[in-house]
Amino acid sequence: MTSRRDLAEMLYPLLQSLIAAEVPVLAAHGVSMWGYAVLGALEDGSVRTQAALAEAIGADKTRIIGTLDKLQATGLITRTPDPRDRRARILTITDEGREVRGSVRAEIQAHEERLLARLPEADRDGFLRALEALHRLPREDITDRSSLDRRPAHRSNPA
Amino acid sequence: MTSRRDLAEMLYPLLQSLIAAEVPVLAAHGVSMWGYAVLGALEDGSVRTQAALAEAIGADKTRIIGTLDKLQATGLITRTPDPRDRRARILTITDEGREVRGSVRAEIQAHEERLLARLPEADRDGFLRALEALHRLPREDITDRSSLDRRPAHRSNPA
DNA sequence: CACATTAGTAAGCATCCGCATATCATCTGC
DNA sequence: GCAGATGATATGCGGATGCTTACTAATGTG
Repeated sequence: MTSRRDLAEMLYPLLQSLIAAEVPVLAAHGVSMWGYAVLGALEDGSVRTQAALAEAIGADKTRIIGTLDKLQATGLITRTPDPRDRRARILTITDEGREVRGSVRAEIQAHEERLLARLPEADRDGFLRALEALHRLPREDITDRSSLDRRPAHRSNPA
Repeated sequence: MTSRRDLAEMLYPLLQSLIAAEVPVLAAHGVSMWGYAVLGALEDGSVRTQAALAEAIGADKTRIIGTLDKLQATGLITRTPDPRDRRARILTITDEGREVRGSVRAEIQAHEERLLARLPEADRDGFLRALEALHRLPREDITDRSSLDRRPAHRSNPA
């Protein structure tokens, strides 16, 4: 058994192709890939500071500054000093930012839906559920070779 | 509907984590990521020349040369001029190459199995089937926005 | 035989990435 | 109030990537 291909071997070209499809959409709306990721992280409000943002989107905190500068200059986000800790900058997505994010997202997901429509429904549903479950896993759970903990990736049992 | 995340948003960190898990294994066996991909492409014998190889693994043909040099120097592949077209080099994986490829692959897939074991079986099966189907699609089918053709990704109906 | 084409190779360039370092302002603990 | 830690920022290094150009050897075409 296990005569299948490695996951990365299949995921890599898939991701490449998806990104290639996204790039023109992003360019048409004047945002970069990182910019789009930033808007996404800010949209749900779970991220406030830049350090938290970098952590959330898996980017280097020194590398997102230019992205934030541009987003701010375009009026898609605001960066205001935290009155409680004036070292930190509170990041907020503006209405225009939400609008851009929504437009890009709609186009990207419409494209993805057309792609997913080519899969059998059962596989498609399983694919999305599995992907979401894997996405929720902390990075170390995937990276570490000592997967001694066999907690299911779905329905995590807290505590 | 479609309140889900973008595919790339979920695939990107997943791939990053998988690669991070693979790197130590590859290093332990003295092959690079591209080297491993080359061995994989050569293993099934569908690729003979360097140009075909570059095409197969989605790499630049000028960039794989160093990889091939190293694989050849390590004795994992052979590069012999094609007697019928002495411009071309016939690539062959050696027994030792097969062995290294097999070892690395076993380790990587064992790790992947442990990861996939955390998913519900139905989702896992659908995930793998969908991934394989998407992997079989030609790149343009994913990239192009004009997905006028709605052929299912599974059971392709040839002509 | 002259010409265009192709496979492999080498080299250069612009970009991006992760990582490390340094600076400055600010906060926190003692 | 001072020392140490922290957030944001700027900068530079090394590595990898995609893209382009150029050169060679060999093939094929007229």
